[in-house]
Amino acid sequence: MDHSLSIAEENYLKAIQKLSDAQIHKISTNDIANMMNIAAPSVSDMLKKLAQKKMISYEKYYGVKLTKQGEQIAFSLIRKHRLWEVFLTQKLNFAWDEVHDIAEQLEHIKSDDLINRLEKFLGSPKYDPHGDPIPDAKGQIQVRKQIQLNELKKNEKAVIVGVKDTGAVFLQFLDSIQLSLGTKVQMKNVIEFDQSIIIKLSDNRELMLSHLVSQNIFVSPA
Amino acid sequence: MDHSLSIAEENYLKAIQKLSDAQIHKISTNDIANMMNIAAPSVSDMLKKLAQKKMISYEKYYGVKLTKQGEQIAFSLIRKHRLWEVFLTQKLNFAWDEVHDIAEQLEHIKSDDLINRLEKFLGSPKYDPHGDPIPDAKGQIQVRKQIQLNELKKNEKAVIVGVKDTGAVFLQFLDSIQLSLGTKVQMKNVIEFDQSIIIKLSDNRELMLSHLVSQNIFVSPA
DNA sequence: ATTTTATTTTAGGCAAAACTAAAATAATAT
DNA sequence: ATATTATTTTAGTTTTGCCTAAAATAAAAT
Repeated sequence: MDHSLSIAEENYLKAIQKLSDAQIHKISTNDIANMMNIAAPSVSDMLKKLAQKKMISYEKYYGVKLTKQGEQIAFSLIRKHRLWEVFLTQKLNFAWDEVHDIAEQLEHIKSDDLINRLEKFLGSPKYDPHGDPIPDAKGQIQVRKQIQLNELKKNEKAVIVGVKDTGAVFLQFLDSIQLSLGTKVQMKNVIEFDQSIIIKLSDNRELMLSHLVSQNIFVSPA
Repeated sequence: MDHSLSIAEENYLKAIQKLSDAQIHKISTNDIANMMNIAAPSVSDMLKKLAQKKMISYEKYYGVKLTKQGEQIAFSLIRKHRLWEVFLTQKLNFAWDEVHDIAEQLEHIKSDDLINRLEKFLGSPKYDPHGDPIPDAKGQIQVRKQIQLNELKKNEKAVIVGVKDTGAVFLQFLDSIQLSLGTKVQMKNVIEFDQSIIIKLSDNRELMLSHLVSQNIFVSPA
């Protein structure tokens, strides 16, 4: 009964999980095809297979949802991905914008023993280099109270704890303006015209950020 | 010109390399099929493909040999495999009989940057947990003067530096009689009847080993 | 309520990497 | 020198995971 999945199958589960996070409703074939950059018929094929393996519940034409089992596997992939990202940054000194592709490969290495030892070796970190929470061995995720930077009230202070967009372009932009996880910020102003914001940093520097940028930064009350 | 090979192709190159190490002559289709536990026609197919990619020189019916390029890739795979084995034992506390299968997966992760950083992180080790030498970034292998344990002359002293058979069964057997890399031994006697040997350890313990066992242990003069 | 548009599925193909059975070639033995 | 045996290759299938084109279904627009 060892439902060992192929790398392709695993990637579908991860994509469906990611979409479930962002949407309340069932996930459509096209959603998955767009996310994975493949053609819709390929997705239809795979959904049939994953339904047979009880990884998803699938009503033809009406979208899919992960089963308990499918969710379990998706979380274990996310766990592996994020732990490897911590390894790459903490131990091998990779920058936070360089780790995604390598972790994408490493997450498919099959060995529970390996990943549990890796976790211990890393000191059981709770968050990855982008501030995303790391599920524990049972798939449980620690949730943290966090809001988007643009949601701060005037003069409210907070700490940057995560980013929504984890693409290299956005991360390198944050590097260039010296914002990183742990940076303390204070909301100074929301520009009425286009919702740009002005924040103040601990070195008294003031910074103007577009609405889009501010939406992609997560903060926790300081 | 990025000749990125599939995992299957990489495994063929590794198998051919391993066979080249053990044989002087060209490698036959059957040799490869036996080593990889697959049918001969599958090998024939793949050899055609690898020849097209200039990874091997291949004369139909007369066996194969790695090209410079193919050898380069084979060595880089061996380098990755052995560095990951060091990581697993040194950092994650795996035993030397537990690392092979996981390293077999890790060796196919594609990133030169990753493996070079890993090497640095591990302190540029020269040997893996079984005493096999680790090729450097250019594919150069450090050769060490070593002989089989059974070749020691009477009363000669030496240190165990490697094993030929790296299977879990043999390694666990060595564990059970408390022989490991670094153990100092002295040859006491070669039994005429069946070439069994008697060695003396630093704690004065005397141990009798079969010819086959002694052939699978590499030593260097102390 | 029916037509138009968009989405999803089915049908049919392709490439990779394995397989078995049969044919071709080489090696060996008479 | 020819026949037998062993090895290797070719031919034809299978499975996985993708594709395009066409058909089926659902959603929307009139």
